[in-house]
Amino acid sequence: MTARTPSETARDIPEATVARLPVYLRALTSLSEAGTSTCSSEALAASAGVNSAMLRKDLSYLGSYGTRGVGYDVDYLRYQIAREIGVTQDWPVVIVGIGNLGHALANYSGFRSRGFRTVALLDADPARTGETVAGIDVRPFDDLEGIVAEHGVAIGVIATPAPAAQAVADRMVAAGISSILNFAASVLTVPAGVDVRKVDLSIELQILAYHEQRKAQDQQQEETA
Amino acid sequence: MTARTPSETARDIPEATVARLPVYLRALTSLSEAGTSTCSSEALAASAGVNSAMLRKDLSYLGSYGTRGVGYDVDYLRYQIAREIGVTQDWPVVIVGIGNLGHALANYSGFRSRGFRTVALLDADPARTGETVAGIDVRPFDDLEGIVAEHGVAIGVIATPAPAAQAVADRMVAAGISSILNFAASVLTVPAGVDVRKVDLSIELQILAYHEQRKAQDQQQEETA
DNA sequence: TAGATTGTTAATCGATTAACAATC
DNA sequence: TAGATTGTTAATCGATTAACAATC
Repeated sequence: MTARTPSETARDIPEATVARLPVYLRALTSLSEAGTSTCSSEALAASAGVNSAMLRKDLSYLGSYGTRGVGYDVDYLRYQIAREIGVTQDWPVVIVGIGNLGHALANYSGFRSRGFRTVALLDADPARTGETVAGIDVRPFDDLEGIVAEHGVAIGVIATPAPAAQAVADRMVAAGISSILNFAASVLTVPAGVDVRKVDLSIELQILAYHEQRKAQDQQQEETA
Repeated sequence: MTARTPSETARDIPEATVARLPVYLRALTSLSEAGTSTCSSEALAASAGVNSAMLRKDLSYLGSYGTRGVGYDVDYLRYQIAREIGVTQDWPVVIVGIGNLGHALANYSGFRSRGFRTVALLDADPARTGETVAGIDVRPFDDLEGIVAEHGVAIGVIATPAPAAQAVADRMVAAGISSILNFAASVLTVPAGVDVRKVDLSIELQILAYHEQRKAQDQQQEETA
């Protein structure tokens, strides 16, 4: 909650837009790999799964990177978005909790190719430390502070069981981590200035179940009507 | 886009509220397991990580399940929310793509305990079929239609590499699945009436990276100021 | 009755969309 | 110049929040 100078405010991008920038980035990468050098907002929006007015509005927060009558230069726009997100260089990341999900995350190639480098895998269970996953040694959770300091880690991933997650988050924050991606099924409490994002698989399924149930109800109504 | 009768409209719940109901459900389950029989909107909101005005507004869409001056009966409210979401009985689910992530999903105990039952694991790679994961045999992808018909599967999970995802979604939809949880890094095109939710690990990290970069910039500004 | 807490209203805030002037 | 497409404005829509009357 620091006061911002006008020049800072100018760079403020709405949260909903921030969440879509990575989607545009991915769409531009596909277009670039397919050999497309220029695209319209209409084409890019289609490939990102949004409407073109929203895409143009979103891009307008970054600056004016298109050419009227022509469209956008794919590689140029791609670079501008990557720069805005901050993934033109790699972010070191630690993953804590190397169970089934931690294994999958460690092996996930999408991190590496999209601006993230897993510098350590940590687990509190001595039975797991010493194991090698995706070419990285699993180390004791107590190594956290040393690793964060050594690599300047700002982002941590929690893939532990729910009961352990808050304690892990507390240690992460104390060690200097200020962004956490939480896969554990628990609500984390963190100090102001620390960002937490939560990915919850069963919540996603429950949202689908709600809509699925509604569809079934609507169908029944139609039949009775 | 079916026209709705007034009685249907009355049951319409805003999308943002739907997304929070599973969070309340989980908080209520914790409270119940901890032996709490009654709680205020203030206490429940704290445990779900939202503000209490929003919680009460959300619950008001379901009905009037609290008692003024007293609060909510934990188990009663828990049941009402579960019923509204549609997880008072189990939903059969198929998972397609049994790589690292598919393994983790198959082993994820949170599905089972929260209203979902994995009835089949499918993979197109013959080298993987025959394997047993979490006590379930991995079967050929071509068994999809038979399994969907046999178990009345409405919800499918895609954990394949990105290039395969659209084809898998098409087959799922043709087989009768109308809700898809997509872990693949690609935008799916589906007919109206089919719901897709997307979980994208690297997008979540990129959103954190953006805010992390902003924090660093703000700090620099402070130092120069 | 006094204190507590819900359910709802109204105000505010933020996000989406359509439309179009600017301009290549 | 004519056609295409951006960047921006203004209108609409939906979500959040504060405040409080209703009521246990």
